[in-house]
Amino acid sequence: MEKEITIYDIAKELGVSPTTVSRALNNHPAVNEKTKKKIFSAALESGYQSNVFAANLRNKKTNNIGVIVPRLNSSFQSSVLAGMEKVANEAGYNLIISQSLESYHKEVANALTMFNSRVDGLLVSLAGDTENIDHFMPFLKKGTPLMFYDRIAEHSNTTGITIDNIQAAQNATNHLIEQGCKRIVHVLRTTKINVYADRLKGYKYALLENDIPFNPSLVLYADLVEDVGEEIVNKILKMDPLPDGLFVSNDSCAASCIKHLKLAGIRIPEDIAVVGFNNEFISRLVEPNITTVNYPGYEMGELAMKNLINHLENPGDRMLQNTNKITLRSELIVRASSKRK
Amino acid sequence: MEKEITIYDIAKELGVSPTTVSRALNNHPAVNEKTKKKIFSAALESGYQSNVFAANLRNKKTNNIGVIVPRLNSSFQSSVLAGMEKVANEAGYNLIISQSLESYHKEVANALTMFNSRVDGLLVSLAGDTENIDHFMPFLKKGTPLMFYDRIAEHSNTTGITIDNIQAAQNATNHLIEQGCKRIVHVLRTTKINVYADRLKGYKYALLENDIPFNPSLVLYADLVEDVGEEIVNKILKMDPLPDGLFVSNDSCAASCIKHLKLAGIRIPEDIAVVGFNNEFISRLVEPNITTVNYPGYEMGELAMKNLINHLENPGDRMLQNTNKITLRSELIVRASSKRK
DNA sequence: ATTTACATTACAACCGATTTCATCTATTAT
DNA sequence: ATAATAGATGAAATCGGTTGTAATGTAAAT
Repeated sequence: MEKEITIYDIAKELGVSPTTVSRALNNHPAVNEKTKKKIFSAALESGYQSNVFAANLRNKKTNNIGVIVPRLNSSFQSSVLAGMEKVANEAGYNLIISQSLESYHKEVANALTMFNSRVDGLLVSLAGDTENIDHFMPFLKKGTPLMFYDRIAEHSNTTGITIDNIQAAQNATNHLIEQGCKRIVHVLRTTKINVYADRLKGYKYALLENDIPFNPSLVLYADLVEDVGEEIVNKILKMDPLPDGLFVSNDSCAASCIKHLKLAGIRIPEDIAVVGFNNEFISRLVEPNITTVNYPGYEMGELAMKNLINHLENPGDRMLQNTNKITLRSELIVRASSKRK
Repeated sequence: MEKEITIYDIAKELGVSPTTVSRALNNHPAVNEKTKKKIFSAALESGYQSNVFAANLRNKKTNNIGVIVPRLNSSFQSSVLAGMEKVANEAGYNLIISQSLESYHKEVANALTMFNSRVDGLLVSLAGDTENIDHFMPFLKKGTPLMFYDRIAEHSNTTGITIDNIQAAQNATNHLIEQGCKRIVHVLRTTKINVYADRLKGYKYALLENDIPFNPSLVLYADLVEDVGEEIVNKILKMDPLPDGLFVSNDSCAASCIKHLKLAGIRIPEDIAVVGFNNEFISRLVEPNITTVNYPGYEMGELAMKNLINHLENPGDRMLQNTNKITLRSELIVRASSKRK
């Protein structure tokens, strides 16, 4: 390829020093306006492109922000990412994204890669089987801003951003109870993840409030992948008596359950009333439309990124250090799958 | 923060030269095995972290691969990204992702950012209103591998990877005709994008094959966003006579159409048989299940990334230069939404 | 005319890894 | 014994911006 143009070339061409060129291009106040103009137009004309490597080497920052997600191809996660990308892009940061595929080991590897790539900040939604967050310690030790979202590390005095999953689940369950449900099945992934653990709590609180005894056999654990409905419905059909309510921690999965319940001749919501979670697009398409908890993923992404960048650019304020948890509002959206009138 | 450890520190500690440390850490054959061992353990012990900036500056590469997608939060695109991430990660590359939000201007800005970030390679799926690809010229001029996927730039002698959209649409349309459809509506986004232009062609070819005259008023243009079904169905309901087939370029949108058609009392597939596109998860959840074209997004992502990386690591072979188009297999999946027995 | 103040600009030392070329030692061939 | 070769290591230049400090120039003040 052709040789690249450097500030030295421009300096030589104009008979000034590289220092002045560098300062001019960075809009340093100590450079005469006329000189700046001259330098800018020379740079433009020559097709000069700043060498980020050299700048990074001096400045010790990359303008890259890392994100580790459980999976890229998830309705919720991709909304979050979209929100993050928008904010980062507007602020002049690049997004480096990697996925843990719900595996602790991959997450550890990803964290290491991110660390070695020297991202300026890191946003993480934890993998399904992550039990400790030691692999993020290097970031904390080094002072790199680190923030968790959705699936956060509790009891770790790191900053996390979530919705109030307990309250949301409690509302959802209460709603089912109001509709006359007495035997409510709750489907979740694993209590290892705060998100699900909290929802289970909320479910229990609602039962308690309504003097319904908690029955552990009504709590089902399943990978909330899209096709898991059949397996769940099979378990439900074996219950005697049949439950009359179903609260699934994810709309896609709820949709899949509804499909298989209907195949089994069960009427929704008359026989079993169903509530999902996330307010995914799918909740408005299947029949009946699914009652769900609106989880503002896009907004969460925006907010998380705004906070991180704010922290990067105002290292003075100890916001991130002092804030332990940011909670977003969420609300129950009642639709046909649970409304018994 | 504490001072970082450099190869100079290690060199001093062990009484060797930085040269040897650098070579050892890079597993250079000219370094004695014993020396290597010594250096490796000293590096490990001291918590040495290679400074990528310095290495990048010398090597003139970042190990970052850029991806520009129309939207992150799309079922298809996030699958593609998942495939790309997996391959890139395994090969030791990072993914820098940005979204054009279907806007030509944002795409231009993103391309510039990617260029300035000096990504080693770039993968692009074009925005909806992109009409030329001049903004990618700097990459070509510089010799940075560039590859389009799904929404490719035709007639541009750049490399692109797609499915055979013409054939797929032709098969889909033929299938509807076989089911007895005579008045088939086709819904697409815009013929500016190769993907949709090709599908329209395939639709026309199938009609031609079956001696059905092409009726332009049966072609509907719409943003294929998720909630657009109502608008489309309203147009369909105004047609007289009513169409008996519907071929939508996207499952989410097809699902939304089915919902509103059913609300209008139209039976699927008896009154109108429906075919979608992409084989999204949703196609298996709504009722009736949607006949669709299986578009292997994940595999496309894998393949695109494999090709790009292969090119990066074997600059010798002129594969990318010489290959103009890679075509993936896709097939029609017949389900209840179109099967009339 | 001389001093003081301020605005511009330049020098040179970084940042940390890589690599060319030279050097030195130990081994093998003549 | 001497030359030739291979093996291992090091000195120093390089990649291209950035920045503390010194130097220069100019205008205002005395």
